[in-house]
This record gives sequence, structure tokens and C-alpha cells, in this order.
Amino acid sequence: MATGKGSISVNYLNLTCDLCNSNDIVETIQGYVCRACGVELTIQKLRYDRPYTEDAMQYARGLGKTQIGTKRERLTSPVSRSLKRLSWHNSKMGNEEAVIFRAEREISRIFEVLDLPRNVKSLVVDKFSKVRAHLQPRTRLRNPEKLSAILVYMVLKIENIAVLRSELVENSELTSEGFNRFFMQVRPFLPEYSGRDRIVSISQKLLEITEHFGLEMPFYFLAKKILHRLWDAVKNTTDNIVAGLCASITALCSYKGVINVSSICKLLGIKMSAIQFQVQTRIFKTFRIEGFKTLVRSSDLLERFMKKIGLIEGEDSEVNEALQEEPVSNIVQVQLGNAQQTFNPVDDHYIFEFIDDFGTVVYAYLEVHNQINTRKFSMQMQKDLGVLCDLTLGEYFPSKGPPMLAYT
DNA sequence: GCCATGCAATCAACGCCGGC
DNA sequence: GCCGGCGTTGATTGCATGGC
Repeated sequence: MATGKGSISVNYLNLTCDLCNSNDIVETIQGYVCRACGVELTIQKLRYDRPYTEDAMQYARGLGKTQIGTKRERLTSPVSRSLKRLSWHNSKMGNEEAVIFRAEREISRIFEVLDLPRNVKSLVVDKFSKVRAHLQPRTRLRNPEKLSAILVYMVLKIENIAVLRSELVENSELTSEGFNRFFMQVRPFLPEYSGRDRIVSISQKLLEITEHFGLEMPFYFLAKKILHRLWDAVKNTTDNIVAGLCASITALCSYKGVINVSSICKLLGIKMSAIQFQVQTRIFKTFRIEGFKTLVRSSDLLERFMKKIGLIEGEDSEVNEALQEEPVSNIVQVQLGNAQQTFNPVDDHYIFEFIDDFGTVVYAYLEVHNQINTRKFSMQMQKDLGVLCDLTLGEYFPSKGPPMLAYT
């Protein structure tokens, strides 16, 4: 804030805030800050980090830009004419440069208004230049403010940061129709958006749900297993709905009385009827299960279905019985060195998650007990059918970080 | 036992979005 | 611009709990 330590109480009358247009600007150690709204201005402070060389004209273009003091400083300086000339040269800006400046200003404004993480801002600016280069000259979408708004939305989605389209539209120069129209035009030039890993994004949401309600990790594991198994059936909707669907199925089948669907939907900002619709059409209709009444009243049927496909344990499941009879002998070797470590170790307890050749999610629980000069360990592996099996340790490569193991 | 209250669940109607 | 599918809204009902 402008009133914080290190601020100098001088008004820079020639500077205005990017956000609120206030002239109440102060200089701090970090830069110029608006005292009205607390926003740091995009204009940089005068920096003296360019060494003087006799060979170069210091006002020559191409040297880069900096602030030539404030207006008052230039006027009161004994070499004011010289400074004025330097400032004039410095203020010269090409069209593309002006466009980037406008885009940066707009992106900063949106980030401030929506309180978005600042570290993503530079990514948006970077994408702006790249995408704009592909757009036909003299087209509407090349407008820096409009393109910036759309790119903020797309980059945040790519980075798995929650953002509401409506909220962005409200805080931009675009209308809802314009946003959708331009969005489709930009999409081909940002292949990362279409190719983003939605499963990673949804998994993150599932973890957030688990943590929010203070549930144990098995809730997250089961919800994620449901996500992987039913992905093809449920993927044609928004990330929030898919996350809500998987969490709700988990709650209805294995956490009755612990967590209800309503609170999950409330957390995600979706309606329960949307989940009900998904369960009815994507599960009951797709898998031809008869007898759907309502989401909650059909939870028994849903639970039976989950048991049948092996997602949750069930004593009376024919499928599960058959699977239990068949030992998990298909796995000949698993190289955990290639697996992703999903959680930080707590007391040398590691949980790995990876996908086998059949596309099945497998969780490996590894406990390592420190002893003098040696490390003892036990290992269990859980396939997605809920079957736990002990594995024989083949090799162990001790290291300080996560264990690098090979099992046979 | 009755009633009030609050939360969860249901359901029909509405409206938005995206494909054509 | 039209139209169908899908998600949201909001009124209503059901149920559990607590106070009297």
C-alpha cells in the first residue's frame, strides 16, 4: 500500500492510476503506487542501471526505455532542455509497442479487479503477442482490450485456475455474445487450451473438496478412480460438473451421512439438479440401468453399479468375486521411478499413483522405516478394484528424496 | 405431542449456449 | 437466426431437530 514503510510522500501530479485515474500517486521502493486504490502502476521508476558509454547516443532509439524523471524534476533541472528532449525521444512509441502497453494495462486491471495470482500475468502478456501475430490486420479481435480479456480467461483455464466466464465478461469491454464469438476465433491459435489436461484440473478440484470437508484421502482416491473409469461417459460437460459428479457419487456410495451432495454442489457453485441430470443420463441411461428415481433415492442402485464395475468393494458382487479369484499376476514389473509422487512424505510414508498398461489407476503405498545405516520398507499396491496385494521388493535405490524403486 | 425452524432434496419451467 | 440440449432457478416438499 502507498502508506506503507518506505513510501515517500510526494505527489506525482503528472502520473495517474491505471485503474482509478487518481493523481494521488506516491513513490515506494517497489515503484509508483496509487494511494486511492493501492494499485502499483505499470510505469516503471527511473533506473540508473545502464552504464554510460561514449560510443552510444543516450537518447538513441533501441537502447530501451526508462522514466526520465518526473515532469517537475525535468523542469527544475539545470539541464531541463536536454531532459525534455530525452523524454520526448523516450515517449516515442510504435504502434505495436502501444498495443502491448494497452494490453498490459488491461491485463493488470483485470487481474487487480478479479484478484488473480500475479505470477500468471506475464504468461497472458506472452500469449497476447503470440496470438495477435496470427490475427488478420484490421480485424476487431486485434483490439488489445478485447483480446486481453479472452486470453486472461484461456490462460487461467490452462493453468487450472478457477475463473468464471460471466465474471470476466462483466469486467471487460466484451459482451457475452462477443466473448463467445471471439473465443472461437482465438481458440485455433492457442492449442494448449484445447489440449489442456482436464483430468488434472478436475483432480485438483476433487482434492480441494476432500480438504474443504476435512475428509480422509480414501475419499479423494475413490472419487479419482470414478473419474478415470467414467471419464469417457462424463467428459462432455464442464470441469465443475464432472468434479461434482465424481464427488457426489463417492459421497452417495461410500460416505452416506458423512457428506451430502448439496454441500458439494454449494462448494462448487453448481446446482444439485445438474448432478442429478448427469447421473441419470450419463450413468443410468448410458449403462442401461433401470429404476432411476432421483439422485438420492437411487443411491442404492448407484452403489450396486459401482460394486459391479469394481470401483468399490462389495461382498455380493459376482464381478468382484470373479476378480478376486483371479490373482493380480498381470503386473510383471512396475518401475516406480517413472511414477508420479502425489504427496509429500509424512514420516517416510509415500503414496504413488500411476496408470498401468490397461489404463487402470494403481495406487502404491510405501512405508519406509529409518533404522541405523539402513532403511526398512513395506509395500502394498492397490489396483482400482480395491484389492490390496503385497509385492516383492526387487531393487531399492536409496536417495534423500522420494524413493526410486523397481519391483518385480 | 405439537409446532417452528433450518437444511436437504425434488421438480417443473426457464433461459443460455453452441451447433448448424 | 433457429433450435435442441443442457444447466440453472426458484418454489415446493420432506425430514430432522429442538423448544415448549
